[in-house]
Amino acid sequence: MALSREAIVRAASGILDDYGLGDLSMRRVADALGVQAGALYYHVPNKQSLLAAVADEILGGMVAAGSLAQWAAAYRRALLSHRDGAELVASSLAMGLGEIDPKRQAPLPSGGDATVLRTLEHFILGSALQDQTRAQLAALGLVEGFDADEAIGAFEEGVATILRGAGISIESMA
Amino acid sequence: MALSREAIVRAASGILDDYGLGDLSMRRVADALGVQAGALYYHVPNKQSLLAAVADEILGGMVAAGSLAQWAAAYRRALLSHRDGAELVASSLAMGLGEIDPKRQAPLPSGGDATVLRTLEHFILGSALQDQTRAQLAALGLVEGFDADEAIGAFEEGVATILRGAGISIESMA
DNA sequence: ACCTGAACACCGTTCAAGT
DNA sequence: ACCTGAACACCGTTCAAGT
Repeated sequence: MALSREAIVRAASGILDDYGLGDLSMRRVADALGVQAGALYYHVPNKQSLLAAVADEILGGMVAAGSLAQWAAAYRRALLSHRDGAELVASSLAMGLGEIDPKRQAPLPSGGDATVLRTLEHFILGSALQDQTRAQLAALGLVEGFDADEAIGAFEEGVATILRGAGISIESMA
Repeated sequence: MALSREAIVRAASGILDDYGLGDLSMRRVADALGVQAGALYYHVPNKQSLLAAVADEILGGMVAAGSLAQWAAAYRRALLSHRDGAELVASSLAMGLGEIDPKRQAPLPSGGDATVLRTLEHFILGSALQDQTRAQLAALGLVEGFDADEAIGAFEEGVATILRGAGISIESMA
């Protein structure tokens, strides 16, 4: 099997899930593919763009939503579905790398102001960043008492607050 | 002048401002102090705790606020007042390192729900993370057209939306 | 065209040895 | 007690050389 960009992204994604962003190095990706690190640079310009491709894969797993509240929930789930996903996506989005912008799939009510999407997105990213870090620390026993249900509740309350403040009716979270 | 924890934190803070988080290494801090890298470990347990101390310094620069809207603005200003400050503080807070919690200084109206503080904080961190990254990329000419006033406007609108949604009256931003 | 091997300029952290 | 020097096990990236 010849090396390819897709294979490299897939291998990187696997290392992310198994070992985390801190251990996701070009050398480790190369090892997983049975190849020298330098070979990767024939298919990918640098590590940053590889990470952006992994971030795109994470965001590509978002399911379509019928309401803004559902969209927010799907966004959060996508971020939390891969180890360190929130951190990776937040940085990829901030740098403007990557092809996928979740705000484009958001079901903004007709006549709605698009600013609410940015407010929601910042809350979602900040919230997921915090929750994911804490959940991972708790899983390692380095901090006690992270309650996942409580985190979801606080998240939904935050989303509801923002939608209420923007004058958007809150549909069921189905 | 003998090496000390305070001197190390100060040197790290200077390197952060001058070269950014990516170039803030233990070896560089040691160089700035005219000392070997290993010497730092006599005063600081590891890099993570040094970064947390720098994050505390950043948050320590927050001015007192009379309203939640002012508190949010002061929080944002503190994050943006040092290079990569938002990224550094976000990760320090998520890991639960550091001594300073900005939410403790927040003037929550009597009878107000503390959940709004978490919602506000996540928005502030997510928003500052994005704005600071973009501003720094624009300063390097790697991206065009970052409008700082527009970013402030969007931030204040987001804060206003959250406060409105939480049923808190919005005082003047003085 | 695609990959290896080796190098360059770095990392965080540890630790014997010196003072 | 405090610091040096050197090492260990790594990094991202480049590039001549091979096929």
